[in-house]
Amino acid sequence: MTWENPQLGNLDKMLGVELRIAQILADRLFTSSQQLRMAPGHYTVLSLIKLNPAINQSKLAHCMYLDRSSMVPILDQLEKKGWIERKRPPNDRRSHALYLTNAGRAALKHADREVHKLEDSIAAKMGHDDCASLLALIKKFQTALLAIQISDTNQETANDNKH
Amino acid sequence: MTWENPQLGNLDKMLGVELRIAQILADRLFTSSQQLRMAPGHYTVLSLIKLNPAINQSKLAHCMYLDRSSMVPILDQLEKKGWIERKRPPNDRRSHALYLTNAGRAALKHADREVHKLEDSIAAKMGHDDCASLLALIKKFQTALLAIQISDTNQETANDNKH
DNA sequence: ATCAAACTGTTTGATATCAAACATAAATGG
DNA sequence: CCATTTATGTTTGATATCAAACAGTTTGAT
Repeated sequence: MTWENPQLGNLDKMLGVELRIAQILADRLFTSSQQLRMAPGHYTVLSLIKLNPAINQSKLAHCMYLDRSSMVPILDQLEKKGWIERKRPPNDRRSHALYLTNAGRAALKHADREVHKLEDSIAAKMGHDDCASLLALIKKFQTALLAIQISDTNQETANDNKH
Repeated sequence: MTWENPQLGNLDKMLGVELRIAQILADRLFTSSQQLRMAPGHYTVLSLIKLNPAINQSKLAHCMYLDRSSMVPILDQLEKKGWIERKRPPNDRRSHALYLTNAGRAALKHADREVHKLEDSIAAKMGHDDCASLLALIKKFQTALLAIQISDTNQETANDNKH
């Protein structure tokens, strides 16, 4: 008895499960683009540095909901590609102030065009209204998750609810 | 000049970016639950084996949009915990037919209760209608992504667009 | 002014995932 | 029947991420 299509039960009615699949597919589309020769996370990092020149690594990690230690290898790669620079500000010699190089600005500009093309493709398939609704609902979902996490005091000793 | 809140530009209007954040938060909430002493992916695997007894590893991976090699360590862990069994079916000695043990069924039942609690919390914060809309839109988004991937023939030699 | 606490980047060790290579087993075509 | 192809699970090597520990720096309290 070999079923063609596995049974999914309630799994495909669960937000967490479907969200994860959507993210896998989105990452796959981004990564498989021949133009976008960078990872989705790298695009976000370059954008954030452009928008916030001299931002440091911890703040960058915080923006992206990553651990600051996860930022290190990402920035190593971008630095090796010659797209960013780490500079030691004289007023705080602990931190690294991050800047785009000219090459980094060019790479980001090129990626921006491709990202907009992908977004247009998606909007064309889904419709602009549904895109906008989806975005608003994802944000509402994020807010709900954060609220639950914060109000989750039924666990021992008030865990640190950062962010 | 130290800004309090970094500029985000268009990033927080991009589905890919916001989707990723939502998934990080959802995983974090799941993982931080004291009751759910298993990873989100482990819950999905156990559910799928329960729904499809004797399913093999490749089909399981395919259901979850994972590579079949990624399934190996997951099942190793679940087997070590005594929650699943790999059996060699006599008719195909390549594959492993997967089954829940009694302990696995018990663990899944317990996790199911906790997952429903989490879902109820989310629905309480968002409202049932918005939850349903979000789910429907995520699926529409998945469909759009798959369609773009398939129609993405502007790349060389018709790459394999499986799934 | 000094000492403790907090912050910043990094390193290390763990887990998750992919892709490619591999071994065994099954299916298929001649 | 045999040879080639396909399917299945695993291993290996790479990248991504986290969490904890660490070192240097800054801040703050007294």
